[in-house]
Amino acid sequence: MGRSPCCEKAHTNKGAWTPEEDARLIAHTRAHGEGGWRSLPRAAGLLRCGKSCRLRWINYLRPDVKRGNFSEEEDELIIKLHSSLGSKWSLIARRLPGRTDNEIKNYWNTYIKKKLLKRGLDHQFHRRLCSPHNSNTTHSSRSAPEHQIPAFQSPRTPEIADFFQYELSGCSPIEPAASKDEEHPDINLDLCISLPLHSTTAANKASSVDGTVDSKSYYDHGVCCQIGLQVNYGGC
DNA sequence: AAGAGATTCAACCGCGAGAAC
DNA sequence: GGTTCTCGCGGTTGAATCTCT
Repeated sequence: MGRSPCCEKAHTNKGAWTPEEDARLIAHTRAHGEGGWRSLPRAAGLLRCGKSCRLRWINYLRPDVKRGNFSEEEDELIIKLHSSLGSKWSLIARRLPGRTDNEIKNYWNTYIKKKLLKRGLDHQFHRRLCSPHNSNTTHSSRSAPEHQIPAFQSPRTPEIADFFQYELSGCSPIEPAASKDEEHPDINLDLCISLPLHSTTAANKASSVDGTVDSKSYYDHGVCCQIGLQVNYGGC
């Protein structure tokens, strides 16, 4: 048995969207609002899968989508957020107004990975590579054996304090690297989390059994878990 | 100028989670 | 409480474009 297909594949278009299809989707979404993706294609007269419509709207047609190059500040913010959240592109995108998860994911894979490697940092774990010839640390996630994955892989870390020490140094505790000032003396990357004083129950709810905190849970429960980041240039 | 290889990025796929029934 | 439906997410693909030789 299994899951029923999300749409009638035989009667759906695939591939690049035409201007006519875009216009239909925009008109329908303006008239009826976002959502109801499953029934939208038929209602809007589109021969598309509902998932395809949703993706097209969210990534390209939504009026608040920001197109164009990423700024240096956005670069640094993405790197920082990736180091704490991992490949949670949707969470990262929520902190970059106008950017979509797909766009950030593509940008990461095409540009930031290389940028980090240029700096001598592992793009996956944000730790300093031992040497440019150390193939272990440059393996992609597909080829890296489980036992080679360092302790800090997931955003959930056993010790919050250690987590932030790690974060601010930008490298593995075992293998201390130059301070951030040495690499980017003009950038002030101050990372802080502030928990709402009045939301202890929700905070408890969002804590896992072992006492670590799931940032997504905070977000989803409407609790304000703020990761504040300052990217300052010119010593401001 | 042309072909090959590399890069980019829009779109697709499969799965998990939560809601609805 | 179990099943089905819907949405959203992350990983992957492949056509288009760019760069190199």
